[in-house]
Amino acid sequence: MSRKSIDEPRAVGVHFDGDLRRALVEAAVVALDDVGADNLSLRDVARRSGVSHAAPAHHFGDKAGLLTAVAVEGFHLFVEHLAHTLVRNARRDPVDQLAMLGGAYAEFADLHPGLFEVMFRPRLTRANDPDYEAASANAFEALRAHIEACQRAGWRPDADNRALAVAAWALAHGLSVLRSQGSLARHYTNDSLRSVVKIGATLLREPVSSRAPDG
Amino acid sequence: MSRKSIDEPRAVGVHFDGDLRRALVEAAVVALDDVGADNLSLRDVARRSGVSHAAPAHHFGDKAGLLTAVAVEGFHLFVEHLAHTLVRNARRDPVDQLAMLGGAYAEFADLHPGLFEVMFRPRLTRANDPDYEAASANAFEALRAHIEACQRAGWRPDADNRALAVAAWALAHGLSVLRSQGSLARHYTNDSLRSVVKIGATLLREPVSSRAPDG
DNA sequence: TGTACATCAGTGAACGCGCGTTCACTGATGTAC
DNA sequence: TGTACATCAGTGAACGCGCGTTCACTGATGTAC
Repeated sequence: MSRKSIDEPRAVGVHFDGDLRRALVEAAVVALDDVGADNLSLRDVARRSGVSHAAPAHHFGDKAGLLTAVAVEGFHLFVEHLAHTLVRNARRDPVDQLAMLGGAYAEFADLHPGLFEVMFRPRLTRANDPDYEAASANAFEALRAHIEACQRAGWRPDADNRALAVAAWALAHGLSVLRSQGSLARHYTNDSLRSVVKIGATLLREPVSSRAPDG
Repeated sequence: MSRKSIDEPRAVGVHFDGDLRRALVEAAVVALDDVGADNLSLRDVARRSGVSHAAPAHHFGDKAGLLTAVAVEGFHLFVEHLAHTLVRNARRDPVDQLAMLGGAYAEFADLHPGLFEVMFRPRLTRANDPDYEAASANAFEALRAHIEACQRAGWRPDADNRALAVAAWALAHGLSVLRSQGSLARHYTNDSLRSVVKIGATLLREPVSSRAPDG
């Protein structure tokens, strides 16, 4: 009996122990960072999860279904990552924190390049999926709210809140994408995270001189 | 004889009239914007050019070779597009022009979404190719030089020139990417080009209030 | 406690697909003599 | 003007590949009685 319980291979047809859906999503996250969004296949994910290649279809319908669940998970991890950054820097002033959020953004893209790609390429996913929409909106809202805090603290109080949020988002996103593709390093030797944060802060905070007369 | 010259189909084995290499690149540019970088195949490009599917290999070796040539062409078109923008706005002050360059950047991403993608995803190409490096460096240099002009005109004269260039680049790139993926529209209703330029200008130029005391 | 039945997660074989790449070839063109 | 030869762009058949999806199935589990 003991021998049997030790040697017994995973029996054919036996149900996956626990939550295969979750296991597949997690395997996909790992696979994405391994092989990149372009090379991810359902069959690879199934392989990594130790199930037959047809199993994912049961839970997600098709590839877009899996990627949608993956993107949702990605946004959760992402928001968590940003929140941790705020907690770690709770005593700083909001604009400093904003710069650090930018750094955390780029850091996340570093840690999870494939996942990051899936999150921000809605064509790979079912972009109308309510969970996806909620997760994505949740991330934006966190940023927007923080910008509001910055404005309350005196940073560009008269600018449109959402426009500022979009601008800050774009700045962080652009730095992250260019950095993770290696494009930044091509033209800017010091593309470390620290340096990138500093670059962002330049635009956020550097005092603006009076405009030169035109012509 | 006249009949013959009119009806004569492209004879088997006849050399392509003129420059097949160039024709293939141009077909690829069109195909990219049609089907996206992910779905581009050598066979499709060959089909569009009216040659056998093995023909591209002759000129580019492999897929990465074709995409590299495509990216180079993309950077040329890109720089041309930006230069036209400057010419059309020659009488404006440099910082206004900078904002318009940002708009032109996003506009290019709009016009050529697939091409844009290939240009900025060096993993698809042979990123060490000297032509690619030169074309990419040329684009960055144009931006950097314009930033220098802005600084000479009194805009953030004390900031590091390359850091400013990287920041402006990232801002424009982020806006363009998010917009072309449809992510921006998800959280910001008015994602027109004009609106995006304004958003960029917000960060570039909006006066900064004095910092609020911390806590 | 036992039986009959429904549910459903996962299997594994099979499908058709388009792809990138290889390769022996054809035939047009240019060059040397 | 004619002949022999080298070059080389493009052909078309063939290859092996991994893929997403479908589908009849198996067998474990839960439920009703």
